[in-house]
Amino acid sequence: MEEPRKRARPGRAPAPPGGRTSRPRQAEVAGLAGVSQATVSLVLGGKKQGVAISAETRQKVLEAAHRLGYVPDPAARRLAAARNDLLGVFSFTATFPTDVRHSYYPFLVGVEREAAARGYDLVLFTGSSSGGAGAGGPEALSRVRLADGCLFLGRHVPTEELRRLVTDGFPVVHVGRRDELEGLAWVGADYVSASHEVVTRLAALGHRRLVLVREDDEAPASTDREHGFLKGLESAGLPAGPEAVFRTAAPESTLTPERLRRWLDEGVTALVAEETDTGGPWRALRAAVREAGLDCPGELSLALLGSPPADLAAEAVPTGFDIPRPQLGAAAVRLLAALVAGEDAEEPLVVCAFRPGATAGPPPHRP
Amino acid sequence: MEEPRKRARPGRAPAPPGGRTSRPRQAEVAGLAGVSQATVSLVLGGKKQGVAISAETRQKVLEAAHRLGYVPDPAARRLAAARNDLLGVFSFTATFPTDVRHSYYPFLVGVEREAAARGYDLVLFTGSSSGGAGAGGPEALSRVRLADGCLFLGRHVPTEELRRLVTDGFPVVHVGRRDELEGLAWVGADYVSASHEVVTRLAALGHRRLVLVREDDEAPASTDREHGFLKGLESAGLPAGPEAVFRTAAPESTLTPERLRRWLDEGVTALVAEETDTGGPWRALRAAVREAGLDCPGELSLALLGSPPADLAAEAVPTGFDIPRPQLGAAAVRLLAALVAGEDAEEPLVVCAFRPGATAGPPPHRP
DNA sequence: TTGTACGCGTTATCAG
DNA sequence: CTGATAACGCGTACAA
Repeated sequence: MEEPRKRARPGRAPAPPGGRTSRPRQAEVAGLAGVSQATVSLVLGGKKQGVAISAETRQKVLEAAHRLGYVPDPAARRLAAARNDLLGVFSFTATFPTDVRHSYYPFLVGVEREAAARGYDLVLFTGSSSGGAGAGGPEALSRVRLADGCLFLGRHVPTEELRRLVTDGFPVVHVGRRDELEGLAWVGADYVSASHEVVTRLAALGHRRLVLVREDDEAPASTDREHGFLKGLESAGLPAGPEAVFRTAAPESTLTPERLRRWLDEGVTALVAEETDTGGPWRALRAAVREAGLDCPGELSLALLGSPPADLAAEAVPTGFDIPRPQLGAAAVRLLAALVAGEDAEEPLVVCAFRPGATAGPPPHRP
Repeated sequence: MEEPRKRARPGRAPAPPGGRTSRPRQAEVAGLAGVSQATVSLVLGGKKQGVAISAETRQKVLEAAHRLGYVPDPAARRLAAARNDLLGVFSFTATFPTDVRHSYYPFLVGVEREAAARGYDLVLFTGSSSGGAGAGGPEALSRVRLADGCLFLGRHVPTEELRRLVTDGFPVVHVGRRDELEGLAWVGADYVSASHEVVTRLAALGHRRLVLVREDDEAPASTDREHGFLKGLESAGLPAGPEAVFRTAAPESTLTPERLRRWLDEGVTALVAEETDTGGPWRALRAAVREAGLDCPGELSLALLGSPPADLAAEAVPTGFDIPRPQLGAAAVRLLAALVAGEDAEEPLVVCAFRPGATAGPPPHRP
């Protein structure tokens, strides 16, 4: 007696309206190939070790799978304690922000390339929205467990939710240094070294008094830059007191042409801005220099610890460094892949290349 | 006698590396609350359907769930629900091209927003990927079956593979008109109407002889623009013969300043370029005008049927129309969601807004 | 070498 | 209103 191969689902939700044929399952492949479902699993699962399958059977299975367009169900794979070759990408803000100033795009370029190279597909968890799946509940982050592991972008990822994933042993990589959460893996740009080098270069040009302009928060990216900046000053034997750092919550209003002139009068010959999401400090700096009618780099050298905002791309290339965002993305994927495979973490810092630019030169001669 | 709550998994794969503690399951919540697992599912599932739960029981369950820190397993949930709330996005080229000229970004903005609003997550497939998951062969397209449905980007999606998906009843939406494949759902911009309107506006400015510069292929996006262009000429009572369309396979070599001058001599006062991936025609047009030393729009009006390439964004805004890419992405998701739900298709065309720009004005007086 | 039996954590039905 | 029970699709010891 043959069992009915395809009895109607007993008492379950009705088949999808529209008479759609459902995704083929291993059982159907098995039927078509004349083998058992387990055999199909063995063949398609690509398990190299131990079990051997006759070439003939394997061929039949592969053929049937192809004919049916079989593709494994990722949820079922996960559930069966296997892997589904899916890596998650979760950003608390939109992954594709409309505000292009602050875009993950270059980063995603690297993520996609590296993931593809390693045979992973990417799942974008739309966590930002207020819609159905992404509703703000504590379960919002939990959806990522569908994937083998997940990348987190942005500084606003809720710590508690993240901690839960980490303590559960779910492979997680945060993009950007994040030390407050014990055991959280992260990758980041080496802002310290890069900022250090910028100062070194400026010093080599002859600058003796530099000021760093930064926003007034405690983001790791900011403190790292300041740290590197100060270390750079020390290495060059330059004054690294508190007056070398200008903190402001509102660069555009406090960074006036007058402020600029005062610095010049005090002997400052180079100003260094940190990069932020909005490009605030750099924007303000450029504006102030313009208003003050100063020649850059003739009368004053400028440097930017990062890349300029997209809308300022047409201006003179700032001296500073480039964050290799694609490489950063690739590094994040490599680390995540390592975690998924149960391997150990690798170097989390990627180095930033110095960018000579055109906004810094020798300091002016001052009598 | 109590059953051992947590017997070691019988003969299964060793626990994930890192000795991770397994999360509580509904069964454990049930145990703590003194109810059955099914009851837990009912309470936590929030299904209002028919069944009512005593306030007391509900409370107990919620409390237990909270105490244990229960979070549902998305894999199990999606497996049981026979859907995974995943929409695929497949692009034959990289989804995040390094060549920014031709970028899906604005489109993805809309896709992400709409998908999030509807509770879908996104799976990114890369046709070009060479890794284990995405071997470049003809199987590449088959991977998308992992999702509930899939969006296809780019004109190079292989027809045969697509047909296979369509005939299998797998929900597919192609972005860009695509009529040669019976039954394939698509969304696209209404190039015909938009191009028509551009011509109408130029005619209203006083132009009487226009020429369309387009590439020499048969992409629907190109033929639609030509169609609208010609219809626009007819509506305005202007000559719409074959001399009104200039086809070129390599615009930069054939669109010479001399060609331009000849058109002017023939009485042409406005040139219209189609938008392409590379921006070729528009690029060539601008270059030729510059080389010819012509004043635009003083001596010659230009229009672009679409948006300028990113690297030309700094130049004068071209008269023409904007393709509302985010809306297009949103429309694609809406359509796909409808197909997944077994509903009927909606209007596939999104309208493009006219962009006045600065490259068109009244024609010069010619004696 | 291949088939059988079971479990992963949920959801949904049906009998108490 | 609640508790068994049967899938969902797949991976994997273990028996055949």
